Amino acid sequence: MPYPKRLDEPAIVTRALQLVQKGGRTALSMRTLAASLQVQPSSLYRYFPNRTALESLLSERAAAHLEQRMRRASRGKTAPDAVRFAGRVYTRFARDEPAMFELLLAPSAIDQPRPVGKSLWNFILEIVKGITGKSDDTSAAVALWSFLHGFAVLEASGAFGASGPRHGFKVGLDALLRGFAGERSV
Amino acid sequence: MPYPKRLDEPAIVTRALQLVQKGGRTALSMRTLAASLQVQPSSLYRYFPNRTALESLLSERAAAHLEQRMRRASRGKTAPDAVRFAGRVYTRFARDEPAMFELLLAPSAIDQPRPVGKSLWNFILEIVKGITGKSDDTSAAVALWSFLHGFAVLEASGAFGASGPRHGFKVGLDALLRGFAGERSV
DNA sequence: GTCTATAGGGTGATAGAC
DNA sequence: GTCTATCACCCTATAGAC
Repeated sequence: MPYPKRLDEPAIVTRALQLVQKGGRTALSMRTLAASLQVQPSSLYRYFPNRTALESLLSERAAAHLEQRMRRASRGKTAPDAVRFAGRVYTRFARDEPAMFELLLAPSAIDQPRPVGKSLWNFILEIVKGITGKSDDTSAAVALWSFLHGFAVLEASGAFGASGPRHGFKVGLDALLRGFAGERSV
Repeated sequence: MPYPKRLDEPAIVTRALQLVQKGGRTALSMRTLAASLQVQPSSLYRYFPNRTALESLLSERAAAHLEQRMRRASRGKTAPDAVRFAGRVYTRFARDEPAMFELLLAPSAIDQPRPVGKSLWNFILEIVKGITGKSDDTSAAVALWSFLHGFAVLEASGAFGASGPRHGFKVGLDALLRGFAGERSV
C-alpha cells in the first residue's frame, strides 16, 4: 500500500466541528479541513459526496450535543425547574458556542429527510408534558421552543444591546409556565 | 463629461435589496450588483468604501420596512390586539421575505454604532406599555421579542415540520399577554 | 485510499486612464 | 464618475496515477 489509510468519517466530522467552533462556519471549507487533517482536499471525497453531506452530519452532531446537555441539566428536577434549567442550557449554548448553535438550523439541516431537531423536539415535548400533563402538547412545545430560540438568537447577535436582558428571560419563561399550567384547568 | 453620472446611493441600495429578495443573501455581490445596474463593479466603490458598508444600509432598510408594517398593523387596535397583529406581521415578514428578514440580524448590522433594531425595539416597548402600563418595561419587551423572533426563525427554517404550528403561536402569545397583565397587580 | 494536477467557477478591492 | 485592467485571493469538484 503506497498510501496508508489516514482518515475515517468520525474523525473528519470531529475535526470539522473543531474548525467551526474555532473560526465560525466560514472557517470550514474542504480545503481548510483537508489541511487541518494533513491530507489533500480530494481525499475527503472518499467519505462525503460533497460539502453539503458533511454539513448535515455536523448539524446532527450539534443537535445531539445540545440535547444531551439539556437532558443532563433537567434530570431529577421538578417539572418547572426542568424547563428552567434546560432553557438556561439552550441559551448558554448559543452564547458559548455560537458557531455550533448556528449549525443547528443550517440550511442543509432542514432539507434532510429527518429534520435535525427531531430528537431535540421530542425532549421539549417531554418537559412540557411535565407542566401541562398532556403527552403530545405540540402547541405548548412550539411556544416554549420559540421563546428559547428567539432569546438565544437575539442575545447571541447582540440585539439586546449592553443592557442585561436576563430578567426578561425569567419574566417570559415564568409567564409561559403559568400559561401552560393554567391550560390544564381550562 | 465622457462618463455621465448613472448611479446614486439610494438607487444602489434599492437594487441591492431587490437582488437579495429575489435570490437570497448570497445572490448579492459587488459584481452581480454592478451588472444589474449596468455598471462596472469598481464604480460602486465611489459610493461605499466596501461591501460591509453597503450591507449595513440594507439592514437598516429592512428593519425600517418591518417596523413600518408592524406600526400600520397595530394602529387603532386595543392593546392586546396591537401586540397580536404586530406579532403576526413579524412572523409573516419572516415567511414572505426570508432573505430580507435574514438581513435584520446580519453580522454587519450588530457591529454598527447604533444597532439596527433600535427603532424597532422602541416600537416593541410601546406596544408592551399598552399591556403592562410601564413605560420602559424592558423585561416584557425582551420576552415578547424573543418569542416572536424565535417563532419566526423556527417556522421559516422549517424546524416545526409540516405540522401546522399556528396554534402554538396563539398559545404562547396569550400566555405572555396574561403574564404581562398579571405583573401589573403584583 | 491518498496522491497530483487541473478544470472552472467565485469573490473584494485598487490603480490609473478618460 | 465611470471606465479598463488586474491583483490576489477564495472555493467545490473530478480524472487518473500510484
